[in-house]
Amino acid sequence: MRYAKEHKERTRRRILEAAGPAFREQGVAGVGIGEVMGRAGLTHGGFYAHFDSKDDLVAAACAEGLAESAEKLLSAAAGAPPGAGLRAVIDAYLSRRHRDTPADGCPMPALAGEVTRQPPAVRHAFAGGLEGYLDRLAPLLPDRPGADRVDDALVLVAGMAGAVLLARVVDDPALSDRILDAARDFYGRAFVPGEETDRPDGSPP
Amino acid sequence: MRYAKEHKERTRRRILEAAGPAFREQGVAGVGIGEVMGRAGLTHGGFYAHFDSKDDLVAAACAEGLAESAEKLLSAAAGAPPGAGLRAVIDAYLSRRHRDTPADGCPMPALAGEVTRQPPAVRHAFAGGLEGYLDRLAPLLPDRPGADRVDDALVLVAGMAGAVLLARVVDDPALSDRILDAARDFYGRAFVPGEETDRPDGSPP
DNA sequence: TGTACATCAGTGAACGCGCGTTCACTGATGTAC
DNA sequence: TGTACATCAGTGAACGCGCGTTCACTGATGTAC
Repeated sequence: MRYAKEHKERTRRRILEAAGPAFREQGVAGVGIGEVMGRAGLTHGGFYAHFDSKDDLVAAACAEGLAESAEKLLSAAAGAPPGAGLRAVIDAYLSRRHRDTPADGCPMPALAGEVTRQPPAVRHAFAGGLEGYLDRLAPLLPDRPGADRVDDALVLVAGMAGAVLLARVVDDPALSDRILDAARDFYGRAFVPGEETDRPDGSPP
Repeated sequence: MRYAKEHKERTRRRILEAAGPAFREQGVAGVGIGEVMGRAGLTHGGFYAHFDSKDDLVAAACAEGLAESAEKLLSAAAGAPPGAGLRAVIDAYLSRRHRDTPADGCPMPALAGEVTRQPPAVRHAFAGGLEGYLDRLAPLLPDRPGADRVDDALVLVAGMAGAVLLARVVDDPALSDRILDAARDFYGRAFVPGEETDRPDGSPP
């Protein structure tokens, strides 16, 4: 063997880690093989030694991006004071920073629309990543009487993804902020224990 | 004047009405000028007599599509029994039919992600359409103590758009249905008067 | 009423461009002796 | 330790294709006489 056995594997990872942020920022259609390879410090021709096709890369980048995004949320929850984990997750997801830096963010608001029209293998990878995402997030949700925790996680994730999606498309900064603020408030009241009551001024009970 | 004055205007409308469903179904990047003109019964060369550019068409199709989608929801509300307007809106938006026929549906789950990366004029048209959408929907929402009706409308619209977005991308039909069902249930309890209580079996109070 | 005409909505060939993919090659690498 | 070699990760020219846009044209139309 001419090269260390991990050499090729590391290059593949480098390509994958260049592709994820690029796709999330500029869309799948907006990023060519040449750009991805350039970001990875390579030239376009070598791409097919690591991936079968662009679709293959897109599928891998979706799975990777969703896993990474879920992991980030979990560590935000882990870094919060006891009992404040879910609040930290909601605040992080619905932050201006997340809205303004899609490259570092969740693939759902950035890519789900486009992935709907991708080949089945890409959709399947995305859907698998989404299931993993939910599995990791659901344990953070409280037991609500008459509600299912996974259903709650579905609603929360879909609601937050929709809010970031709309906050990004709106070109009026005030309205964009308002979308995030309203959603942060609303989902806190809906899911975070201790925030259920109607105290608009935030005073303690 | 060689042609009746409304002739050209009607052709423009025909192009616009061919473009909207095509974009929502296949994405902006997935639909060329040739396809739009073909759907309108014309050839591609004539396009630039009616629109300055593809972007110009995309902007017009977004505004038109959002206005049309809001109108559909309002007439669903108007056709419902008294007091059931909001329930009808939620049921229509989160229906399997809406998920399965993006061409006839709301531009938000179908196009918002892509529009985020379009030129400012396109984003502006989309954002304007979104504001009109909210203005029309907000009056259907009840007064909730300590809540703002427009904030509620923002949260509801973003949440429903996110649910349809994820329901479309997921390739497991059971999970896709579950996303819609959970959201329909949740937003009903959150916003529809009379559904606030915790009666999972649906029995009357 | 009938005909010649000016208009302009719509046609279709052509353009330059960037894309995904292929392939003959090159040159850095670890190995064998 | 030093050198010749076999390997294969990475290079870059080339391909076919579809896109948005342009432009010289054509032919259906309502008007003028």
